[in-house]
Amino acid sequence: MPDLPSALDVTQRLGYRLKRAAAALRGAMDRGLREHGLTVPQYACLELLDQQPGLSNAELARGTFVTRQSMNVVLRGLQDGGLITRPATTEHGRALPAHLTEEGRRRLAAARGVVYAIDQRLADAVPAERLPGLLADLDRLSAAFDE
Amino acid sequence: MPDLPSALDVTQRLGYRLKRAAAALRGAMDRGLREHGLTVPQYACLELLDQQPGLSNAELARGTFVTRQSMNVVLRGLQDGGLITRPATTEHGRALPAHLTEEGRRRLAAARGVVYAIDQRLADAVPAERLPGLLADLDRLSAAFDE
DNA sequence: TCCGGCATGTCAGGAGTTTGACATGGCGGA
DNA sequence: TCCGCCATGTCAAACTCCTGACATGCCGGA
Repeated sequence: MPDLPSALDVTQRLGYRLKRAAAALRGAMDRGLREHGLTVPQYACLELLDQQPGLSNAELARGTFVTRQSMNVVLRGLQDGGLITRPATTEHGRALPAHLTEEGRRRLAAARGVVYAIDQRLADAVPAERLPGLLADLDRLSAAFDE
Repeated sequence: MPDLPSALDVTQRLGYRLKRAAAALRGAMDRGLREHGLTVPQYACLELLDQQPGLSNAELARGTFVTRQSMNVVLRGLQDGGLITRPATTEHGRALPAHLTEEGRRRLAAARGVVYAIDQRLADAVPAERLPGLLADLDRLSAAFDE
């Protein structure tokens, strides 16, 4: 594919660069987690539940940037696999708090290695002194569409 | 969802920030392009073909970060919609060069407005003097997994 | 010359995700 | 109190995308 050094080149736009970086990350995550029998949303779900036990389906969905419906499927899969538990009913409200099982904690611990390595590889790719600024800029991009 | 100011907080990791920013962008693109009856891959495909007419299926797939198979579906849709043309056969090799039709150029021109606005909104979200550095850092992240 | 490797386009199957819709359960103002 | 509003969990259907696989067509070294 020939280079096209135009001022209007799509590849010069911020959105394109962001998408490309995210695609690279997603690919690395998919490959790394497959060895542990987990998908990216499943891992994200486990990680969130480890840090904040008792999160509901909707809260997990927001935390992993998918819809409630998608997270529902993910939770069902994790539940069938015995990685999490969720009460069938609740006394107050409708939100069902999810918790990791012992097996869930084990699987999460096993998968963390590859994910941490990927994150470290990302961090190592940018000059150390630029990292805090990069994190702040990414936050600004995330908030750009919050109204 | 309560805050958790831990050093190991998932939300502090580079990968999480990147994913969140990309999710925000993807959502804005989806919403904006839906008004024009286009999906994100479809738009990306049209934009690439406008700048580099004659790209093949595989080249377009690499340029938009999807598989050849997915791009094949996208191209078929665009072809059925009369936005692009592709020869049924070729004299040399197997790659089939795709080109925009007049209608394709019109639809692309119409959709560009919202996409450019989104990109501008992104660019406006970061301090102007930081933008070049941010673009460079995103490139470094993309290249982090190229080996 | 020939053959192995490589890239391309395509088909089939399945997994994941989304949109749309509905019923249930708090919450707060009228 | 009551009723509208919002959030939640869930179902159904459609769509998108991926993995796996196969056949075709160049290109290189043996």
